Amino acid sequence: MALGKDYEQQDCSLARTLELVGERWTLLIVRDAFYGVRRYSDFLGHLDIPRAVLSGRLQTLVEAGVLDRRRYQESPPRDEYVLTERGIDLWPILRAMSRWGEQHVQNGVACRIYRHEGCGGAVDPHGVCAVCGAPVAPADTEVAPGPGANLLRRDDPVTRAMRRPHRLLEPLLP
Amino acid sequence: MALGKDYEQQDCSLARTLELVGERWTLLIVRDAFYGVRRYSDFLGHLDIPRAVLSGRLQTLVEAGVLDRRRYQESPPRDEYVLTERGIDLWPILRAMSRWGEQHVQNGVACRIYRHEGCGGAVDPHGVCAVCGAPVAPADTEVAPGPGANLLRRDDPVTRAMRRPHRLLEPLLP
DNA sequence: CCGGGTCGGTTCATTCATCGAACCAATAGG
DNA sequence: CCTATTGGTTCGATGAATGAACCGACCCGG
Repeated sequence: MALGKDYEQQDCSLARTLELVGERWTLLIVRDAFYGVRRYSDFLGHLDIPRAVLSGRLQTLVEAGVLDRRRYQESPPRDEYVLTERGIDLWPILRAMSRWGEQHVQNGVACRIYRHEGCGGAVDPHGVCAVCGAPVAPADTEVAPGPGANLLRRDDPVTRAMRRPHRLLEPLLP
Repeated sequence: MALGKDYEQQDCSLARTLELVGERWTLLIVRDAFYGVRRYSDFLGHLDIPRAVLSGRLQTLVEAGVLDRRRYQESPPRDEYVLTERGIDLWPILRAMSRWGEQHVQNGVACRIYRHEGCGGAVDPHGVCAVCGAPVAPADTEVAPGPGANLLRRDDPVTRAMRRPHRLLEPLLP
């Protein structure tokens, strides 16, 4: 995008957040991380993002403490990018944005629905379970395709895996 | 930013929202509109944004139905930009982002606080009043500088007006 | 040990967006 | 007539995004 710059020191907190996650692609990368995407090649294949941009964004997010980069096998050495607690706290932002798009761009048709794992209740936009009334953490949330899902639009491993219900933050691919 | 492009047709609603409000500066413009900024020159003076970018963004937001451009005097002809209902629905996104920055960049120190006009209770991140428990619409919310406010950083009409408590959406300047 | 393939990058030339200063038109006020 | 204000547009310079090519480390099969 877009920022990373000073962004005028005004509305402290909003501007500070935008400097970190306001750049083009960044929030889509974070969203994929919630879906359980962890590897460079999977982000790449799912987002159609230039490699240089992906590398840069991942590095920025790691430096900001939103993602943790960790080695998951030694030979050949392979790292994966996993959301930290700080990254998981971005969930309300993603939910608020999805909801707005759903209401105002897609005429109220959801392309993904979120359920409270176990209890099975729908999770409302504030993250509260409609059945048991408890706030639902991302880790206890199940995503599934909704009525507006366009299942044919893309065909990559991540898209295919997302056709089945899946718990947030769990690794999506082997 | 950043977008405006196709943005891969994947996560329908999030990507659609980002295409509209994900570009650099856009969300800061919308935030200012919530604060009651309505005129071109006030946005300009407060944000330190290039004029061409401001013109472009305002036009995009009007076309998207987020802002309404309306004539408020005939001679000389002057227009103001006011949030529509669709624009007001962006408030949860701004609140979620401010909150994240407050918690994770500013160590929990708020630079602005929000109160339920009338009842006076603090408004929590979900938009619920801590005193009366009711959901608080932006129009019933009062903004005031918080403990982390840096009142000296800038000096323009908007910044000066924001030093006093003010109701959201009400015109900030004469 | 050689050849081919995969993964996770970097490099680089082109294109596009942002920046900031200058310019401009309409109008008001003196 | 002269000057100031508002709300823009235009334009050259800079910086970021794009996409294709390249690369090094390592695995596997033969």
